[in-house]
Parts: sequence; C-alpha cells; structure tokens
Amino acid sequence: MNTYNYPITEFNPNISILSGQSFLWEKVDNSWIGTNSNYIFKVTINDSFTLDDDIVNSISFESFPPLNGWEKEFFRLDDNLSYIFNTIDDPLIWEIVKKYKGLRILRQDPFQCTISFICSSNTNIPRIRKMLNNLCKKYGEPIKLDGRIFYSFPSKEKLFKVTLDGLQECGLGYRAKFVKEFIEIYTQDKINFDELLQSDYYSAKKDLMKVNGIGNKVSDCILLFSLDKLNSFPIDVWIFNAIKHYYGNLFSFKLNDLKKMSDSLYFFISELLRDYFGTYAGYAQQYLYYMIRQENKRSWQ
DNA sequence: GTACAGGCAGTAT
DNA sequence: ATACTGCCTGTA
Repeated sequence: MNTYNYPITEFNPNISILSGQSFLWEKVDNSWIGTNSNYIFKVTINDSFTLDDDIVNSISFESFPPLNGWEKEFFRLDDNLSYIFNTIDDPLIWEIVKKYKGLRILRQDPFQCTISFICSSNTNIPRIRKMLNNLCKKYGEPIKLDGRIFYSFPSKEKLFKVTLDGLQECGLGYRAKFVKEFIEIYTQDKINFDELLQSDYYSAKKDLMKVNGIGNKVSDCILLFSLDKLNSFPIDVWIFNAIKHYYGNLFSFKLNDLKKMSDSLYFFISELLRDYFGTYAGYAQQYLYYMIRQENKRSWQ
C-alpha cells in the first residue's frame, strides 16, 4: 500500500462548501455564509490563504448566535485525512485527492439534512436551494448579520404547524407530503437522531427508509452528511455513470448495459464499493462526485 | 413546444 | 422480487 502524507488539518472551505453536500450557503466577498439549524455560520478566507497555512491563521470562523468551536464539528476537522486516504487503495481516488485537496465531508444538522435530501429527489441543485431558502425565509428566524437578514432553518415545532399548502408554497411540489410526514414522525420521536448516531450504517439506514420520501440514495446522503456513517456510498445518476466508466471492471457483469437503477442493484453496487473502498468509502464517493461535477461544469449554485 | 433533472412510492406483473 | 408509471416545477 502506498502512503500519502496529507496534513490532518488540510481544509479547503471553498471546495467543501461547493461540493453539493449542503445547499444553504452563499459566497459573499471573501466569506461563505450558510445556515445550519438555528445558526448562521460564516467562514472568511484570508486573501493570502494557501492550503499549507495553519487554518487558525488563514481562515476565520464565526457563528450567529455564537457557538464555540462549531467549525471542528461541522467540517469534521478531527477526521485524520492522512489515515483515511491510506485506507483507500485506489489510484484514481488518490489522483483526485491530490487535485482537489482539502475537500471534506460535512457534519450537518440531521433534521435540516433530512428535509434537504427529501427535497432533492428528481430535481437539481438550484431548485433544491430555492425550496430550502423559501422554507427558511417563510418559517425560520431572522438573524441579522453584516447589515443583512439571514434566516435560520425552521424548528420542528414551527414546521409541525405548517400545513401541506404552506409547504407547497415553498415550491416543494409532491415532496411536500413527504416532508410533512417526516416532520410528524420526527415530532412523535419515532425517528431519533441520537440513537441513529449510535447505530451502525445498516440499522440506521433501515430506520430512515421507513419514512416515505427517503429511499436508497436519500438515506445514504443523510447518513453520510449528518449521521457519521462514513462508509455510506450514495449513488445518484452521476456516480452511477462514473462507476460504469471507471470501475466497471470490478463487476462480473456489464454495468454499461444497465439504464435504470433498481433497489437490489443499488444495494449490490453500493455494497461492492463499500467493500472495495473500505471503512471510509463515503470519502471516496465525495471526491469522485466532486470531480465528475467539475468536469461536467454543472452548476453548484 | 418538450425533454429532462442528485428519486421515490404505488401499482401491476 | 422486478418493471412500469406518475409526480411538481424550473430550466435548456
């Protein structure tokens, strides 16, 4: 196995925030400003920022209201990337890791993350952003920052009172029903994120998929981006195409012939890749995903 | 106009 | 188990 010396603290906020894991961020001058649950986070990058710098000196982190040390939690700065990448024995991933240094997986608020990815089905990033921004503006709390008003993600109590029509007004379409059902289930404590954090990947996935609107891909995103399941390997149409292109040889049958993704095929492919990439397959997925989106120049915003 | 987009559930086979 | 179809709505 090769070894790659990767500074543990290596972190590129631009790439990490742009990578499509989280939808409520916008670039304002040298800063990124984004919503996570009750907080507005602000990341400011010094002009002189390079990846070799110490994070403490080159990037500043603020939160409104203040929340000490949020960046460590949110950007998973304790993840030892050097260790993680050395468990992934794959030349392509290593190439991408070097090219897109500092991409990290986020640890988002599970409630917001779940609603975000229920909204993500059968649509694109700009529209998902619009839906979620509408939700925040309509039902979140205003937070003043830099002379502008930002909005928190609405609480479950607030959203519980919102009617189906109230959700539809945010442009959720047929997903409104799923979001409503999820909020009801969550309010009844039938989904408990503290428990899911302790569960293993398979058990947590099974529980999430009981919710209408949460299928294979959506559950994998929730698990990877908010519930610490780093072996989760979400497969959307982009990743599916990339797997066909770069990893077809791992399979005993011809992936190229397959057009549609069935439940059983999804499970088979993701399980095989979990086995191939290992404990941190989710990191491999994110680097792969970022690369193909960059190469296809898809809109991140 | 109409095809399609980070999927999913419901129904029929 | 697997295949097929409708779904909201913005964008190309």
